[in-house]
Amino acid sequence: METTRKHSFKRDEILRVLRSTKRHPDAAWVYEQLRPVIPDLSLGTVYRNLALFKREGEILSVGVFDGIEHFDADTSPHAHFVCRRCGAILDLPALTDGALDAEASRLTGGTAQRHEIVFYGLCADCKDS
Amino acid sequence: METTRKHSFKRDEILRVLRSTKRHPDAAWVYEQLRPVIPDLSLGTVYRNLALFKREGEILSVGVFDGIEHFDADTSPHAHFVCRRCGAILDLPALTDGALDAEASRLTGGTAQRHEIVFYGLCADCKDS
DNA sequence: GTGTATAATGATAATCGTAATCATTATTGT
DNA sequence: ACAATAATGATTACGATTATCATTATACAC
Repeated sequence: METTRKHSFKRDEILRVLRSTKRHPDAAWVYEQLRPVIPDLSLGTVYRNLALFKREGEILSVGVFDGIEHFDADTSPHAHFVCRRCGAILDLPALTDGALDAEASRLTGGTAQRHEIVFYGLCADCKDS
Repeated sequence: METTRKHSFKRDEILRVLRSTKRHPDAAWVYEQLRPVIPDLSLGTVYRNLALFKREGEILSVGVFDGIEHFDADTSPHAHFVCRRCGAILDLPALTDGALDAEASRLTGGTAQRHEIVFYGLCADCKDS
């Protein structure tokens, strides 16, 4: 039996922080943002709610870079660019048509629910240094 | 000063195993494959050489799924499909034209060196069960 | 072949992001 | 208020990966 979700102010705040940034936060960053405002926040709660949001589709995982998972509250279709030098994660437009998941489903015989496109390289700031 | 690489039979074997499979191995799998043949192989050596191959571009990282990094010795452009249920990683054709990195470079002002496209869903075996 | 320099390895311990545990607190509905 | 239980804080546990270091293997000069 699935459990009923109760309201939680801390959870609301975590989601609000996730939605308030153009960055692609990890657990520690979310925690640092909220600690001044919510002194009795636990890092475990951040991890718990990130896992919940991800499971429920309220946020997406961009991927694990250098051992750290990064999230994105913008679930609309778009691609990402990861700088190998400074680690910045930038947004890109979708770049591909919406039929790509259907194409992948047809090719594999399975069901593709979504896809993630990640470019690796040097960002504008890092490419000449 | 960059160091000169010396020949190593164990390194050769690790690369041979990586190239011999259609799977997308992680460190533990490579280790298990070679242990019967090379009893005195260390898991640390596998990790060391995977990192070396990746750094030198001889293999690619497909990504970290469920906390485990998976590699691919096939460096030609193609996409991947990851089954959420059984964890299988399947190959797909390129699906996009080769101009995508140039496009990402132009949009960001940086230099995109490569990209990775990963579909998430249920594979043919898992989708009805 | 012997010797020297040093890259590569095995064994082990350390790291560190994340998940599990459990007693306590907060929320919901009566 | 009260009972039921979801959510949290504090802490510990976990597990993949990386670092350490003494030992071994490779390359190369002589």
